[in-house]
Amino acid sequence: MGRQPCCDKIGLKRGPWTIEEDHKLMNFILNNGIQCWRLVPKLAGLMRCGKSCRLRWINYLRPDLKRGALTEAEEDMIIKLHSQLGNRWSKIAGHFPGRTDNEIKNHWNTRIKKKLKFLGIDPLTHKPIEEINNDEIKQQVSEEINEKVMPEKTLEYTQEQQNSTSSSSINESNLEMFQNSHTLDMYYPGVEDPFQNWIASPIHNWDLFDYLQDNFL
DNA sequence: AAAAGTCACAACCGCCGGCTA
DNA sequence: TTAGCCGGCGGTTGTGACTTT
Repeated sequence: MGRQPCCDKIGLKRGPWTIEEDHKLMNFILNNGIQCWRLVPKLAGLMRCGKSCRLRWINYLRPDLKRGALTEAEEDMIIKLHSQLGNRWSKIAGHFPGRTDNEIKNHWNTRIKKKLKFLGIDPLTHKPIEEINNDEIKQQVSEEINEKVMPEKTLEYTQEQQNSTSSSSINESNLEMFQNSHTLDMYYPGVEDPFQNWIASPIHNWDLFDYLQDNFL
């Protein structure tokens, strides 16, 4: 017969992790390391399944995680790697020490896909959308991006679009517009430094690790 | 001021290949 | 040999924060 199941799922806690659970998991792993995820929750005193503990550690608690928004250079690298590897997020994440596959996947789905569509590039094939020859969809995408991602540019772009006669000039103007406005402020308007805000939040305070070492280790 | 809509991301689900009892 | 677990992966969903109406 095979091994024992990793968890029976009965009576196990689900949903967002509490600070107390994070403390327990961190404390256990930093003291004992990881031998078997199935045993981690039991030994750490957590009502979670091993899989959930593994995910929490890898995506959130690992001390070597790189925090903060992905840079433009990182985004460009992700796009390049995605064109070669497709949706192999773990392979892509392997090129970014301290970044997780989940983080890169989320960033792709929420930001980069929109960025590529805005530039007239199909995020699946990495080919120009005009090659797909569907101007109607392209029009919808441009409108959607202007409204949702760059609302301050909507009027300006609409006027440009009306003046434009060639479909390729839409992409060129998009590219220029994007290059001129692609700053952190575009995504986090009014926030001086979202990374610093994130660090300063009580849940994400990395003084926690010093605290843990001082008080638990 | 409150309801509705939107967004970002943490967490879960289910599948797969490799491993093991 | 093989049934079934483990760890890893990618897709999807849930939820809290924020924005718009």
